[in-house]
Amino acid sequence: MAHWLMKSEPEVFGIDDLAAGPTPWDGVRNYQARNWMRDTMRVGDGVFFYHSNCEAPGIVGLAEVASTAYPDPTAFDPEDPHYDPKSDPANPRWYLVDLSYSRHLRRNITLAELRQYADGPLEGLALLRRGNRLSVMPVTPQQWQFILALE
DNA sequence: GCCAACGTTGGC
DNA sequence: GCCAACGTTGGC
Repeated sequence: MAHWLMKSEPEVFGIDDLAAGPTPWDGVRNYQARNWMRDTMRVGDGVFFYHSNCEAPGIVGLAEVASTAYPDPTAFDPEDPHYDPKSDPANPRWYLVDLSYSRHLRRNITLAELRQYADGPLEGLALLRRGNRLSVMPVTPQQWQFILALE
């Protein structure tokens, strides 16, 4: 079972929105993020749900991968802000998985706090790399356990 | 709101 | 295939 961290802007789609029901994680337009969703994610994988671009960025909840990958329908919809005319339904460029809510963390484990361990237990965590912009990234089992224990 | 870092695009 | 220009991300 693999583990992941996925970012979302709380003003667009936050943990409370996720709690309302399983959600197609559409709109990802980054190849590396896509590859992980399409090629590596499996149903039941654990996900840290991270709030970005907000007052206190950090991990606020847990989610689960709820489907294998399938083509992102928003790429085919000219009315959608994530429309990509280069994604051909016969050969889709963008994929997504469904995410389901597991629970809120009892507190926000902030980016600032995680950074304290950047040279220790969380060394190599993509989130902590300078200039990181990935919205979907892997978390090792050791990192997963360590972060959960901070709660 | 600022701006550094990054990925993508497109001219050549 | 290079690389400058551009748009986006996301912390602060």
